[in-house]
Amino acid sequence: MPASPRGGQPGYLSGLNPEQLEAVLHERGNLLILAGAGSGKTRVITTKIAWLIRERGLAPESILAVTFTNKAAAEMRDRACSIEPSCARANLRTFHSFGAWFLRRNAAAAGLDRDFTIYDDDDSTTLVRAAFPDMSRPEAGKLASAIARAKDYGLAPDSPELERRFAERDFRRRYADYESRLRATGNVDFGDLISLPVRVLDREPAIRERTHARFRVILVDEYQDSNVAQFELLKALAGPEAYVCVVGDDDQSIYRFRGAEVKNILSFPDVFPGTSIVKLERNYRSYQSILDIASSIVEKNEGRIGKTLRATRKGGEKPVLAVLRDHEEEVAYCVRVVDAHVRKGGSFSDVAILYRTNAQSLAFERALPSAGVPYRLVGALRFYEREEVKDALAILALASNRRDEVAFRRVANKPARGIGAASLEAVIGMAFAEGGDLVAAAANAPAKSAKARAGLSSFASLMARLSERLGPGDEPPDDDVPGPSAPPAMDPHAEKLSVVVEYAIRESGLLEFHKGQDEVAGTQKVANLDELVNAAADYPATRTGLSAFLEAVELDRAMSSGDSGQDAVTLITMHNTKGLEFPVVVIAGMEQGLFPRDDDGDEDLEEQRRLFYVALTRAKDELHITYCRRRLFRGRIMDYQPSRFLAEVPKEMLRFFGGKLDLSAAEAAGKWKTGAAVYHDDHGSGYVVKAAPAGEAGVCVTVHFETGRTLQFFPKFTKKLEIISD
DNA sequence: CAATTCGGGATCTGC
DNA sequence: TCCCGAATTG
Repeated sequence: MPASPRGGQPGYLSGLNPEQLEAVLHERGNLLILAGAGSGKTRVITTKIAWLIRERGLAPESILAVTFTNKAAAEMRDRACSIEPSCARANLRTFHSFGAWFLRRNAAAAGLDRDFTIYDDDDSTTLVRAAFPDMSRPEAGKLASAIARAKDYGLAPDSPELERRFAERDFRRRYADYESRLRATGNVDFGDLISLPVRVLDREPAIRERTHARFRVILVDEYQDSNVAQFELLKALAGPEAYVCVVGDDDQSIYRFRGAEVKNILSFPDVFPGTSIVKLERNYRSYQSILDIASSIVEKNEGRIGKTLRATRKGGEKPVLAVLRDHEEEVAYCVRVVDAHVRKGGSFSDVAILYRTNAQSLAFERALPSAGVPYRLVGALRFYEREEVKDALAILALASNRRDEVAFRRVANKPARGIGAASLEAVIGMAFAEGGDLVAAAANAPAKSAKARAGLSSFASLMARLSERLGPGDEPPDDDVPGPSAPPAMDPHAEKLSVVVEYAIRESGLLEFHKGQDEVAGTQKVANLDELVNAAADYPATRTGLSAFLEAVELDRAMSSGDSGQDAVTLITMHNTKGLEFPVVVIAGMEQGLFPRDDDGDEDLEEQRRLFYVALTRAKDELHITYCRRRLFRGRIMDYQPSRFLAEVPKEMLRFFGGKLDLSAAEAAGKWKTGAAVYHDDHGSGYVVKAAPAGEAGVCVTVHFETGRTLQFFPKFTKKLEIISD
């Protein structure tokens, strides 16, 4: 066992506060760490991993640590390795990357080919449309996301509970049809990366025991974002001897809309017996004046455990609420904040402008350059989602797996090869009848026209040449070296995959096609294709290399965009700021109807509050909140009332810029809580269904009465409606 | 089968 | 206002 300084603790433990130390040193039973924003949770997890290896002699391979984002996984890996280099051998991944690793390792048991590729939401929608040709694109998208949600809840097509949550007509049958179509491609969707491992672990005792024997310690970060399926995977992975430690903050759960269950964190101690709980409430990031505002917001939520953040940094000024005429003044105000900061010796990259919707970035993008403020836009249009990138990837995916119907549909006739809808369906139908090989079907299909025949055979020949360049399937990688989701070790003399990718893009005609698009529309498609080629340079030109490359691209979507590292202001949505911090933060667009939206229900409203809480707690030193009286919305100038969230902040916590704010309307909206019992002189008893600020009219309250009628009222103008109880 | 016009809808979005 | 998808037309 590694030595620690005599009579004391190892140096890397010094500097931890008592709660953090308790969390690191805890080792009996299981552990739930409730970690507030900025409380040093990543430090606790990484230190704990290093401590387990160094002081407890645990093999790095027996540790599994999962996060939700690649960024978080990379950071955890870096920080853990800087304390203890052998952490590189621990399994530190995202949930989905772990699922992919597990399924490739146990492909046969899962009924998959080991070269499977992963379908994203868009691909799932394509598959739905293939299964149900009569559906419109939006309908197919809705069904695809309902299916994804069902998988998030761990519900299979034969699950008895399916109807309880998914009331759509015929949902069970459609879900089942989608599943069989998906299985025929040999590929998986994102949900499968979680649910298939659960199934394998349940059904295969040998795999279950091997897995339990391997992972002695399982850690989960951002646990409040886990969904039911991930909870099931955690239970399936944890053997009787395993130590499970989860870290989360119920106040920062902002992904309910895609299946995240705060219940997972609340019921953790019941499911994992002997659980200790440690709360981290010391905040190392922000001044108390910022935390006070954040607390005043999140306190309004009912479904929470309850924590109080205390700042360790003393000082700091009161945050500013800027009341502005319109979105143009908002930009000008932000420029002033940036200038003032830079004049004090700060840099542009210290400042972040946060907003609710991506559309809001436009005003800033237009105005900041002329004001001499460089900016960096985060996460708007992602690299992998671009048309040209998806086209190129589809060719590669088909080369990797010739049963990939989605990829085939995408690129068989792109650029146009004279293969129309009829020919396409004929080829796919034939492939289905003969084991699924679409390339073989394309080569042999009895095409209707000579043109289609020629197109199909040239496409088939392209795929054949690509296959040849990739060579035969080589030996499976040694998966007992878990490593990061890194490229397989590469012989420096081996051909690089980038050569094959370049070949595919050129020979398929996609390069010419998109070059033409660039000239017509002034886009950057060819440059993006070049970037994709570069990204493939780290992989060998083999089937395994290709499959690893496709997985990395699919699972690490933050990939590239190029422009990092320069000194620029960050423009970012509130969702995207999770885990980040900035010395100076501006939260823009605090208008009712924009944030929160008027039609949000109660639970959505609580989630929006948590989102506001996340945004507020990104600020280290300086916080500005802006409200515009008027704003351009879909090309129209509209009047807006202040967000009801502003009324939830005690006024004395804020400095006002541009005049005091009349918050009476927003306050009134807060008073008429959804569900509150009311009495109306003419209509009798009822309850509030909805309360929304309504401009000059104050607040508009929708009431459902015992008589069965639902009516709207403006309390500002009627005295007949009164609140009986909340 | 490809090009053009027309109309509806428009949040956030991990992997 | 603007963008994407579907329908219509050549």
